[in-house]
Amino acid sequence: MMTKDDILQGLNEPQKQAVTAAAVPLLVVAGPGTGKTLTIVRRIAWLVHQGVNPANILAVTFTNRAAREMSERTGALLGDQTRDVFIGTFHLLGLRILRETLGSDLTLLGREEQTDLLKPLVGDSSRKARTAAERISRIKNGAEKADKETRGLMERYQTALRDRKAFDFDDLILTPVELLADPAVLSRYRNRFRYLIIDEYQDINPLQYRLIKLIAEDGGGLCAVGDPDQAIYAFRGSDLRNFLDFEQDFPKARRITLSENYRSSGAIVQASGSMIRNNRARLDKNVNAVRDQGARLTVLSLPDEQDEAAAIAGEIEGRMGGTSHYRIYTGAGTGSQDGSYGFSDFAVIYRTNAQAKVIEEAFNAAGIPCQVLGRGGTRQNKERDEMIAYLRSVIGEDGPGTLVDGNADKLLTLADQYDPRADAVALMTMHMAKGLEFRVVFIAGAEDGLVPYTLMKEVCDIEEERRLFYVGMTRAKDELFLLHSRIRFLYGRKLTPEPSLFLGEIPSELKDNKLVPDRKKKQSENAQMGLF
DNA sequence: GGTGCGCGAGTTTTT
DNA sequence: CTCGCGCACC
Repeated sequence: MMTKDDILQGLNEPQKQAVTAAAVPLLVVAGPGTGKTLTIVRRIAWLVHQGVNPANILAVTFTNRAAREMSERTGALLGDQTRDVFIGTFHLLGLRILRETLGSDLTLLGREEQTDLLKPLVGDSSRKARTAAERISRIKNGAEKADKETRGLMERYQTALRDRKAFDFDDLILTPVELLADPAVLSRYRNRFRYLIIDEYQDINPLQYRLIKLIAEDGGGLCAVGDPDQAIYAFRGSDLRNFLDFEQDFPKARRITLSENYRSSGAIVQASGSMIRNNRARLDKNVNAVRDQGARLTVLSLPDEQDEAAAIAGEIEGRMGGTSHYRIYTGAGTGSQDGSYGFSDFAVIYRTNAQAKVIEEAFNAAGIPCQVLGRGGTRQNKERDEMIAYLRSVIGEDGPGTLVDGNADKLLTLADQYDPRADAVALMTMHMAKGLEFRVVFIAGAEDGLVPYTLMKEVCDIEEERRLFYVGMTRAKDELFLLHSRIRFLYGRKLTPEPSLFLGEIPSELKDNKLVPDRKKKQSENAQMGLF
C-alpha cells in the first residue's frame, strides 16, 4: 500500500505544503515548470490516503488533454481507486450533472449543428449564424451582455434546442448552474464533491466561476491552481480577477506559491521573469531556476519574413547536422539530454496562424519535417468528434438515449493535434503552445503589431499580450530565439514593424542581439546565413 | 444543383 | 494576399 512517504517523495517544500494542506480555501500559484500537475496528482493521492472517499474528490481541467494526463498519472498512484475520483473537464462535469438530474436522453450539439440550427433564424446566412453562435456563446459564458435583438434571437434558439432535447457546449455548464438553484440538487452535489481541485483557475470564465462557487460554497474544500501570469484567454471570457481576488473572495484562504522551475535554463527563467514583471495585474511571485544558467537568449533581426524562416531552418539544420542517420536507429529523441537532437526538440511559435505558411515552406525547402498545429480540415467537426470520443470513452456508449445526434464516423483523427512522438518540428501559435515544452524554441514575429497584436484592432490589452509572450518564452528548456523582421508582408500589406517592446524588457546581459543586414545582392544571402 | 465571379474581412480558441 | 460566402447564372 502507498505510504505517506511515497506520496511526498521527491517534492520540494512548497509542493509538500500544497499536497498536504488542510481543507481551507487553497490557492496554489504554480509558475511555469514548477510541477503543477505533479502537485495536483499527489494531493489527490494524499486526500485518499487521509481517508477521504475518492468519490468526494473533483478535479476539473479545461482540456481533455489535461484531464487525460491527470487521470493517467493519478491512476499510476492510486490504481483502482482512481475510478471513483471525478477527473475531467468542466463540460464533462456539466454533462454528468445534466444526466443525473434530467435523465440521459439528451443530444449534444457541436458548433456546426449549432450554426445549422441558427441559420434559419438569422436569414439563412451561415456567416451570420456563425457570428451569432459565437456571440451567444460569449453571452452564456458571462463574457458579454445580450442586447435586445440578441435576446430575442436567443429565445428562439433556446426553443429550437428544447424541441430537440438538445444542448450546446455552453449549456453543459449553464444548465447545471440553473439546476443547482434547486436546493435539493445543490445539496446533493455539495455533499458529493467535498474536495474540489480546479486547474488553470486563472482562465475560468464567469459561468464556470458560478458553477464552482455553487458547489464549493465557502470554499472550504476548494483548491484553485494556476498561474495568473499565464492567463491568455480573456478574449473568450476568461477572467483573471477570479484568481487575483481569490483571497478576498474566500477570506480564510491560504496561498502557496510553487517557485522552483525545473524546466528551463536560468537565463530563460530570468529573462521571462524580468519581462512579465512589467505587468501590474499580477501576484508578486518569483520563479527560481533549478537548472544552470545556460546560454543567453538570441534576439535576431532579419530583413523580412522569408529570411526569418530561413534563419530558423538554418539553426535547426545546424543542430541536427549529420546526426540524422544515427537518430533513425535510436528512435525519437524528445527530451534527450545527451546533446543529440530530434526534430521534435524544436518548436516555432508565433502570434497568428498566418505566419505559419512561410515557415512551413522554408522547412519543406530545407527538408525539415514539421507539423503545423491548429490547422484542421473542418475544425468544427474535429472539435465535436474529439469531444464525443472523449465523452464516449468516459461515459461509455450504453445507457438510454443518444449522447449525440448524427453518426459517429472514428474519422476521429487527431491528425492535427500535437503528436509528441512525431519526429517533426512543431509550428503553432502562442496560445496552442501553453502547457508544452521544447528544448529549443523560436518565437517568430516578435514585432510591434504582432505581439502586442494591434494590426486589425486598435484596442489591445498589453498585459494580456505580455502574458502571451511569457507563455511563449517559458516553453523553452535550453535555448530561446526571438526573431523579428524589419519588413513583413501580411494580408497583402507591406509592414515595416519595430521590434516588439517586450524584447526591450529582457535585460541585455541575458540576450545576444544579432542582425542580418539587408541583402544588396541575392547571392550574398547564403554567406550571411552562414554566420548562424 | 453545380460552377464561377466579386466582394469583404482577416488575432488568439477549448469544449 | 487568400479564403469563403453569397449571389448569379447555367
